[in-house]
Amino acid sequence: MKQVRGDQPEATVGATKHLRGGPRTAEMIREAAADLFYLHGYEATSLRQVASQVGIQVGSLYNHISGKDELLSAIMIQVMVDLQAALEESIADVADPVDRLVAAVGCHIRFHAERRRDVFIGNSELRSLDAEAHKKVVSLRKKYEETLRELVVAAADSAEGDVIDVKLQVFAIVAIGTHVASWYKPGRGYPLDDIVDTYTQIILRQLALES
Amino acid sequence: MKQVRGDQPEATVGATKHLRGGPRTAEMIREAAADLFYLHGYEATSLRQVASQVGIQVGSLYNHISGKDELLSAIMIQVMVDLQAALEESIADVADPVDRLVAAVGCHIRFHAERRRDVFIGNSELRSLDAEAHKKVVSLRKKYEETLRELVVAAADSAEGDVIDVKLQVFAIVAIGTHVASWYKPGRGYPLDDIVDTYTQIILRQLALES
Amino acid sequence: MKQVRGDQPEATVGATKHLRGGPRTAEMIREAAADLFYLHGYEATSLRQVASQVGIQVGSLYNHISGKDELLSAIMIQVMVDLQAALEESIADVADPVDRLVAAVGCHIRFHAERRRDVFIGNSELRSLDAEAHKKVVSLRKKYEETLRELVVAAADSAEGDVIDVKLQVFAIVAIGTHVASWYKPGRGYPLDDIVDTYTQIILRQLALES
Amino acid sequence: MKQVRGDQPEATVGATKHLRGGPRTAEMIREAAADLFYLHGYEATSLRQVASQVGIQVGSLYNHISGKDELLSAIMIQVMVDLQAALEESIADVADPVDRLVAAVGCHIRFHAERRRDVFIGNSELRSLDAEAHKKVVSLRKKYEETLRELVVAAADSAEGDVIDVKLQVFAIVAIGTHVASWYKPGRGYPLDDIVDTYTQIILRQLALES
DNA sequence: CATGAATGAGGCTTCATTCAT
DNA sequence: GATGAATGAAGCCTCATTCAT
Repeated sequence: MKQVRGDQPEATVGATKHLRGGPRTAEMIREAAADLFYLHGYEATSLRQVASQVGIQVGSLYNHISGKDELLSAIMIQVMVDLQAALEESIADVADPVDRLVAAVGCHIRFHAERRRDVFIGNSELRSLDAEAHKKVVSLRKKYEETLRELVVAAADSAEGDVIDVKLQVFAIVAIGTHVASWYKPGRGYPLDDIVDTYTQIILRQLALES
Repeated sequence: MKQVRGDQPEATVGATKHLRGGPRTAEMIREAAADLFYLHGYEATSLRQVASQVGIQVGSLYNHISGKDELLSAIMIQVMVDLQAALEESIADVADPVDRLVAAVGCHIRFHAERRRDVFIGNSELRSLDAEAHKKVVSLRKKYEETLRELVVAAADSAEGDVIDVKLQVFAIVAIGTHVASWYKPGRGYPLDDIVDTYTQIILRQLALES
Repeated sequence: MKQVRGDQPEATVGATKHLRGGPRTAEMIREAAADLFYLHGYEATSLRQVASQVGIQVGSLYNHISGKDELLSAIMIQVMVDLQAALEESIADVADPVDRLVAAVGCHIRFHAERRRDVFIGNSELRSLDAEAHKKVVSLRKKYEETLRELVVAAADSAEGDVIDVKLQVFAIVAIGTHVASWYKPGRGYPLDDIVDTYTQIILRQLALES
Repeated sequence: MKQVRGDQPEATVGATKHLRGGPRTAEMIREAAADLFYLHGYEATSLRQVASQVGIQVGSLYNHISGKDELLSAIMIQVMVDLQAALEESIADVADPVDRLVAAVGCHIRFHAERRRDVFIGNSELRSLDAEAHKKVVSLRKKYEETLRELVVAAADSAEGDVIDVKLQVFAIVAIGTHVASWYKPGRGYPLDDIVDTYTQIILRQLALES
């Protein structure tokens, strides 16, 4: 099983020296914002905190971003785009429907564990999005669920599984991902591979697909 | 299966005339706060909004509450106390371990659907709690999960089920409840009984307990 | 030398049981207010604190007083009236001009020590008085200083003392009283009689009246 | 006798146009605050008043100060530091013990007259200080009194004066300064030099040091 | 690009006071 | 007389945002 992407360092907060950030300042701002949104929530995070984390003054932020809400929508859209891409990549070279589902579930769990910061923000801050970004994110989530639905149906069809209710069962998969994102800490508790294995097995059982 | 409790009306916001509130004002405040926390989040909700919903002035709130945080912790502690009580009541008169699990899961899903507002707040606003309430809520959640763990193990033991990993499987049950609370709307989509039935079946399958 | 008046208990704050205060409630309120004004100042004292000290609710205060400012002006006027009365009584039966001054100074110091709470309020809160009470208090203070001036002049005249400047020398006497009120604590440090003796001697020296 | 420092203009209140405050805004805020604390007291002064006096919005204050209490403690600590420095400078080049005391008393009175605003605040608002600043100010006052004590004792020793009680006599000197600060108005009543001369003479008499 | 300062809106909370019960 | 609840003004402070330098 391959890595979804290099694991994120845990969000750590503390002022940072600013050394002529150059063109990477925008990226640093986005990272700092994500760390803080993860720790305290969007509403409870002030741009002062973001700026201080990056090592610049509040006013300077506006040389790189258009406003606080842009920071949030960028994070939330990006994580959904990445999630969809990871899902598609994970099944790209797999032919057997059950194997495709297994690959997809593995990717799903793994992504939620490794990108827990962004995924957590994505699941917590929908309310804080402006109308346009909200629409975009909701449509990306629908698309993701639709992809999962197709994989579930195909796997069940091909291997005499039994789908009780596709939508609710896909919801269960989604829910498990979200939940993992809320408690997984690398290096503490279960190794990620074990989590993936266990949940894959459980999800197959939900579809009566395991021996 | 009996009702967990009378279903909540959907949160609706709009000013209300206040006529000699009498001793029920405190309750109205708590309800208004819960509605608003549910809709916009704790941090994004102002006491102005709460007061206006109740039909009083902001300052008057302080005749009934000690501060904004008290509103949140009251809701979050109460919902966990109620959830634990509902769980225990649901299994009180059931003897067979599998039946007990079925009863518990039914109660779990039903509670999360019917009390979705408070449950949703309880799952979203942990970060906003003051230290003391945070500790209390976390301990109540641990206790709830522990109860579920015992039910899962007992059911599997008694009926030749197969527990892959208790903790992760209880997490899956918890996750499903949380997720239901985030999308269920009474009268729209699935009837609650169907949701309960489907998820009960799925959860039994996770334990290899269904034929 | 006789006592100016029974010594006040130190201001102590802490809720008190309210037992049908009867007609003495008004007095309790005034005492509580004086204690609190002394400890925290007029502006920093809330009527809630006063009420709680008395053991009643804020609203109930208004059955006994007309408002917060009345509490202050009552204290400030009363203390000046009492001070003037004490001064006059102290010299009533004394004939020799120097003895009269000695009696007056003794009374002055003693009063400022024993009534330090009210005297301190009187010296700190002039600014907080409403116009009418302010005028009244200022006129009482002028009268008191005028009385002292007469005593000083008479003493110096009768005993070949030397007044450098009546007004400034009376100011010095007043200043010493005020200062004593700010630090004297009964039972700690100097016995009051010693303080009185020392300052009497000093004040006589200021007038070149001591051998 | 040299001037302690250029005399302060009387506190005058009235809105001022604010044009590109530049780096002097912080200083203007401190001045405005001192003027208002002097006139109405710390508790009775609102930051609205301070801001309006400076000609900026309330929120803008926080670009220059950390909070209301900082304004007070800055004033109160500064005045004690300046007072101690003035005292030490006044005696730096004087050898004879009696001359040293005369210089010190002159400086003491003069400082209290010229810096009456800050000195008055320093004597009225001890209660309003936060714990840390309170400790600092109290220790500075102790040090000042200790310096005076040494000067008094040395003068009496060197010239056959008679100290009745050092502590109480130093208190009398302090009290006179405080009192002067409460009534002196430049240009009205006594010229400052006369006040200084009279009180110097009086204080020497207290120590039996004058012919 | 970064900065420091200004803004104006809004946040939570406390207060003195009123008044029906 | 006492009470509890309501009021409206005001308090301190924080925030996102703007903009001249």
